Amino acid sequence: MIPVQKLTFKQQQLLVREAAIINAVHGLLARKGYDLMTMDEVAAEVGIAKASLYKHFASKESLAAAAMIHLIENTLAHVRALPPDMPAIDQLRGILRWALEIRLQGGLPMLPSDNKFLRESLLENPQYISRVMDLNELLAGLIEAARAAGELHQHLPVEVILLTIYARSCDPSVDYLKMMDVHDDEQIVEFMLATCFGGLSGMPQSV
Amino acid sequence: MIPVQKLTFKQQQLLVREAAIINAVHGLLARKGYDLMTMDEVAAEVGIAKASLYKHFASKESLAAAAMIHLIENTLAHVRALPPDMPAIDQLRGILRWALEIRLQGGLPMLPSDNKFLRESLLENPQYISRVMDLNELLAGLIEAARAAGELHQHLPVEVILLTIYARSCDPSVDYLKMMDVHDDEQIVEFMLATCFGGLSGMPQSV
DNA sequence: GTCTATACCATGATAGAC
DNA sequence: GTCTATCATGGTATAGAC
Repeated sequence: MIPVQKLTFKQQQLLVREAAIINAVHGLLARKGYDLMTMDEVAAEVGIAKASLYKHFASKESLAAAAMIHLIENTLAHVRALPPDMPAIDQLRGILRWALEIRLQGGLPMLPSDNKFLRESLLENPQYISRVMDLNELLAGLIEAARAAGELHQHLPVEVILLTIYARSCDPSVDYLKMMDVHDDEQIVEFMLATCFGGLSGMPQSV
Repeated sequence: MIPVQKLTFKQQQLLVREAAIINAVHGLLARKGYDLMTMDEVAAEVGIAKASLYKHFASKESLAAAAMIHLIENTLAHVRALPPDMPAIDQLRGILRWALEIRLQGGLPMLPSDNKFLRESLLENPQYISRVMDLNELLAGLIEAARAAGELHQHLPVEVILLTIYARSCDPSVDYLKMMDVHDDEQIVEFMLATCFGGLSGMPQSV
């Protein structure tokens, strides 16, 4: 970590601008997806020339990667900030609720479900992978705790439960339900939580 | 319907070729997705020139639409062929199992989760929509029957259950589980069925 | 490091001969 | 209706001046 006072004004300006770029990318990625997002649009939204973009990020791919890394870091911070004395199952439900609420407000899902190229390039990005592994570890710990407490299915492997929670954060049902416009956002979140944890078959969960 | 004997040899040949085209598109769509599938590839896989492709289908969009319509018709046929005396919940589980097995063997999911453009263009295609509505009606009937039999959550709206089943057929968890390569296809299907109907929280279903 | 202008390429679509 | 050859568009990336 570089001490703050050692940052020149120019360096700070650079960081601010890069933050603005990532912010714009985050919004465009959520609205249009990776393929339909063009570098022209990014430049226009930030208010700089396209060539300047390439001074900050080497490619469209690395730009998207930076945005996804930022997203994972946000998620990590949120998970770490949860009260440790809260029951693990409630923490897990809370994390999914939080992710779904962000997505319904126009944010990105945790799992990159968008584009195969992007997915593969991210899987080769060590920065991204290391953060995803951190998050995986945290969540796996919660899953094991909740399962030990009898709150999760005893015979499902941890990785299946973990993947299921990730997958719910990018579930297309949310888009279609929103499109149908008969339930409000809060109800949609409750439906997703109910179907994810309770399942379709019953188990009288709160809904 | 045109009587078979009225079809000239040329007309039959045309139908065979179009079937071959749709077949190739089906495979490419499943392997690469809509965006990454190019018309050059389609032509190459069928073994005809690209320009010939455009004699059969006006655009890439209409080509994909034809493949998706074909897929829905397959699904409709499968659902209609189910024994009517089977309990509704078993029919629903069987449909999802069937869809997942096809997908694991390299087929397409029922729900077009691939591309926003494609999704929107399909929603404006009356042929596609009418078949989807037929399928929706069939499945909604099964869902209502299963719910009346106490086999499905009483407080979830039919459309939520319907969307959830569709969404499971294109769940990215399947890809990631397959990628991890620690469970075989059959196990993956069972996990998906367990998490879909039983949920993560327990409800001692078969797994 | 920012800009304008442009190279370069992939790809959807078409012309025109046979 | 099939082919070869070509066009047109749009989008990533870069050159070069300031």
